[in-house]
Amino acid sequence: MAPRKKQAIFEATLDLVAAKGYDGLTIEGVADRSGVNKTTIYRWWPSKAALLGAALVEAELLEFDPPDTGSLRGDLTAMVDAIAKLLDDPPTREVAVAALGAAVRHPELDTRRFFADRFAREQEIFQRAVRRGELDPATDPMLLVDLLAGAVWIRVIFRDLPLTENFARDAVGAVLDGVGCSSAS
Amino acid sequence: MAPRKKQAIFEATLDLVAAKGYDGLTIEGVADRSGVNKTTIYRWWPSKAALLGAALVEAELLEFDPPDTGSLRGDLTAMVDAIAKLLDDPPTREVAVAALGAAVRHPELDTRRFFADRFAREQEIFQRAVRRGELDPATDPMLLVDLLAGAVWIRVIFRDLPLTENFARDAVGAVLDGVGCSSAS
Amino acid sequence: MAPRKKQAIFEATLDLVAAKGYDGLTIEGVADRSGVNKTTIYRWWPSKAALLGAALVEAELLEFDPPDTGSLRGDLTAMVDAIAKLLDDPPTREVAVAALGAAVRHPELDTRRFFADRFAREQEIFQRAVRRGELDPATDPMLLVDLLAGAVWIRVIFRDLPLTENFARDAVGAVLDGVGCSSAS
Amino acid sequence: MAPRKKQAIFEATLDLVAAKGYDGLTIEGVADRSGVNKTTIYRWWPSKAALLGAALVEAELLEFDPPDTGSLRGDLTAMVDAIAKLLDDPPTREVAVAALGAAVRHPELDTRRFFADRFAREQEIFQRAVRRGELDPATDPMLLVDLLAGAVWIRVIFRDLPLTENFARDAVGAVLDGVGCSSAS
DNA sequence: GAGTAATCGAGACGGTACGTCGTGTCTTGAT
DNA sequence: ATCAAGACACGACGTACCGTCTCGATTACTC
Repeated sequence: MAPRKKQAIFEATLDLVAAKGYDGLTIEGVADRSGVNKTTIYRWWPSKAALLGAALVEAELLEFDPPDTGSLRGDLTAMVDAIAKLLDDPPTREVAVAALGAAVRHPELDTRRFFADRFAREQEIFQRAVRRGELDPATDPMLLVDLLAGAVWIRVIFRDLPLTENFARDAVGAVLDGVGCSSAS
Repeated sequence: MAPRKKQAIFEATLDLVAAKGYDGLTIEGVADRSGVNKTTIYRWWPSKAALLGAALVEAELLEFDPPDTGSLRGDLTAMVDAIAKLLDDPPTREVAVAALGAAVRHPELDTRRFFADRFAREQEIFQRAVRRGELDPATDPMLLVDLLAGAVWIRVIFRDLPLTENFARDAVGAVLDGVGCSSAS
Repeated sequence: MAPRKKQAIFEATLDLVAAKGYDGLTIEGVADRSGVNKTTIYRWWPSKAALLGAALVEAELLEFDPPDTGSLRGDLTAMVDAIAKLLDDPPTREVAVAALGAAVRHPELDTRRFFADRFAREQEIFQRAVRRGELDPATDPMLLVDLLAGAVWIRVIFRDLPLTENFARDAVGAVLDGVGCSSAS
Repeated sequence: MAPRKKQAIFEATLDLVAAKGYDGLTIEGVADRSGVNKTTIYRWWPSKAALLGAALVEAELLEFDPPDTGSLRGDLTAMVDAIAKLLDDPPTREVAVAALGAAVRHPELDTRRFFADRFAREQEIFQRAVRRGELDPATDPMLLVDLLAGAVWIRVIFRDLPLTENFARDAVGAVLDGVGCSSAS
């Protein structure tokens, strides 16, 4: 179910993708760097995308510990900061972007896995908030997460703009309090 | 400043990217399909990403007319729906995803251009809202756009989930009114 | 001294070589077809050529019964016809050609074995002819065999030409009677 | 109709086939040795066999000048000696054997070409002999050639035996004078 | 009938070469 | 000035077999 040098292969995969991006990631390169033969990699993963997917799932690189600051606002802010950090630091940024590229372009790759996994763990934040009475149980937590995470992706990756110091605070403020639109229905 | 068959080249580029994704888009394929020699393409665009970028800028495919419904809420909802439609329809979805892939992986490509262009036109919505007194002039409009647009991307592309019927309404509601957090600062 | 499924292996070997030629013969293919593991074959024969060699030696396919027609001329004609038949019929032709290819290209394979074996049995023909007084005992029988067998190979395999009806008769006539050269020494 | 470094490619091909036999001849090896890229070779020849075939046709290696000694017997003896020399000398032997292997195993390769070409030039010998009155015009010259050439191949290559000193004389004697069979029809 | 070889199947592995595709460069000659 | 045509070096692709290796599982002979 796994090649003998799985760890070396995954490390090489992530190193290369971090260094050269998704296009610069080649099976041959991974084989070279991990001291394994090309055919061994093909024996276990059918494509570059699948290999990267497997490496990401096993990697602690994209791991995520849901913050627990005592308040929903604090937790969400911490979450936004964590995503921002992930997408700002060169090594993880490249990996995250590559993951996106791979996921988006290869339907055979279960792109949902990354996000579903992560979202499952984020649920805690909202469960605690509901328990504390901070959040209406009817609220859809995924909407909040998507609004916030999406904003970071758009700003940092799509727009390639740096985040302002209080981006996290403002964004969380917007989704929790609204921006104050006079025509509230 | 432009090859003689520019239109044919751009059409071929977008057709191919829609049909086979970013990876399936090749310079040779474009040359074939547009009846142009490979060298001609290289003479004008340095890379696949640059070609795609140019094609996208000229294309009406991703064009965008800022909605004017009379209210900020209505305009934003329409905007979210427009983005959702773009990312849901097979032809434009593929192109958008490819554009993302290209932008994200090629720093030489001015990814900001797409989004800056678009955002410039979205500004109208907020200017009108401010004029109507619906929106605090101090509000950062880009934050609103990023929250909403990001949520659609995350949900549709990253998570590969269909949008619910009232996604646009709920999302706009959240950013305008907040979700009702008891610990509002 | 021999694997348990030797017969199945040899059959598979000859089937494959007949069907796909020497290059199309692979150890893995033989293993598959004979229901044996690849390692088992390697345990017993060091190479494709050795395996084919062993299969040929054991096979009745290339077997040969020296004809006995009562006259040297008749025997030789029958021998030529037998060789011609071997090299003309699709199944044995392929095998013979493959054997040649293998033998010729693998010194470790005792190519002499096939021909020495065969020649030993052909000796009978000449011994009988000498006993009958048809043939000068000083004549080198191997020369006769080589002239005749070689002519068939050249014509059928090298030149890829069909044999004429009376090729055997003419060839035997030539070596027994000469072609009538006025300058006989 | 021909790559720019055709000569280098052919040289490398023949060198390699002489050094390592037909199986040791690889397209990649030829590419390396001739300073050409692998794809260039594939552009011009569809297979190893085709490449070798082309190299042989252009090579002077297997070239042949029909001898003219003044008598048919002398010419034929010289021809046999020439073939023997070709098949005995290590460099040409390997090439000849490889050519045989290639020709024999690849129907797409026009094996007849080598032999037909050669035979066309051998015709001279017989035309002269007929003019001199040495040879019955009704005699089939191809039969003589095949008998003699075949005998050399069988003895030297198939049997892997060295030729005796007077092999050529004896063989020519046999086909011209017959071996003296008492039952001559 | 148990014990001990010999034999085998399964399958991972490093490796070589395959034949193909696309890249981006170059030159030549036509328009 | 722009282009088509096309040869080319190059890098990587994904595949097929090679021959080797370990590990248990079967045989099948021997005592």
